[in-house]
Amino acid sequence: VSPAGSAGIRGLAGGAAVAPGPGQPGGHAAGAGRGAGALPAPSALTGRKLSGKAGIDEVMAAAVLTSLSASPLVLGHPPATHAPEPSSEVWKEAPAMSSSCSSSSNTSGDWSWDPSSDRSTPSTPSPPLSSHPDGTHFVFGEPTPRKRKNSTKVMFKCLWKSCGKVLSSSSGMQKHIRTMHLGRKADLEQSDGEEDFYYTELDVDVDALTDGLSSLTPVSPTSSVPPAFPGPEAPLPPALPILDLALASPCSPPGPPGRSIAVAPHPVPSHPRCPPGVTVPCARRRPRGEAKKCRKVYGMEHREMWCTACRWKKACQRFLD
DNA sequence: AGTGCCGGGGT
DNA sequence: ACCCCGGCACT
Repeated sequence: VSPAGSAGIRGLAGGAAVAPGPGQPGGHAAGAGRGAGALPAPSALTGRKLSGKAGIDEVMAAAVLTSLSASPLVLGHPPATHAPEPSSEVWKEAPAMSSSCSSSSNTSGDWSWDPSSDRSTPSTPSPPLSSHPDGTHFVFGEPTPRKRKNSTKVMFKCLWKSCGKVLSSSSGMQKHIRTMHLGRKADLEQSDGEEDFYYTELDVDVDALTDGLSSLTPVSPTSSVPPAFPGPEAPLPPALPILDLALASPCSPPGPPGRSIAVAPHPVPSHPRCPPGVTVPCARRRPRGEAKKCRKVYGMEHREMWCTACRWKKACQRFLD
């Protein structure tokens, strides 16, 4: 859009491209994967520096990206610039931690930059929610298509276990969650966005208010595949629950998990291959995820960098899908 | 053809 | 348990 924006993007791309020494013995096959995928130690500095200095750049890039198009691939960029390099440590250190978190934590690291970019889509009349024009769930990369029939109204439903309160404004919902469930002061106006995880946005068909739950899918039907959102070992759900909450299920919400383990109401490991309603396990094998696995990321050489599972030709446990 | 990984083997 | 690999499903 704007020259500044493209500059921001270029900056990011450059940052990613610099580190992997091309063909150097120690250089690792970073070229194979997403650019920064295999950045080893040296790039850690680069990444840090980048995210530090480029607070603005990143925001700009984010702004441009969001306004250009909100494809998941694009949204995946920011994490790719600095998230991957801890791979060698983080992956190893936290194999047991609910595994689904490991990849989504990439994105979680970036939630911080979001609130500041509230003017990312200038054309959108800013909704009550000040943090993000798209409401809650942009995080996982689905653009939440806003276009609907004229007779729909956006409501906000509390996803807290056995609450289900529905409010008409996101700010009200945030306040509700803050006070009711998070035990915070209502007047404390600082919202770290944590509340976002506990409510979802629904388009309520005004004409058919009676069918209640049936209209609870706030996102397009195509968005049922959250990119890189691994369900750990979750067996296929016999059928998809009503709520499409795969996007709203934070494996572990950022912030104090101390009080009340804020479990997502329904961790829905939606399966790409299984159409909703199929009760029979549709495939013997687990469908191939779109995540790049060790082999692809690190290449056949540098096999020693693969996770053990990959080395043993088992299901990759580093890049879960 | 390349990739992911199940199943089955060896140590 | 750890490690390897044939072979197949999938892209």
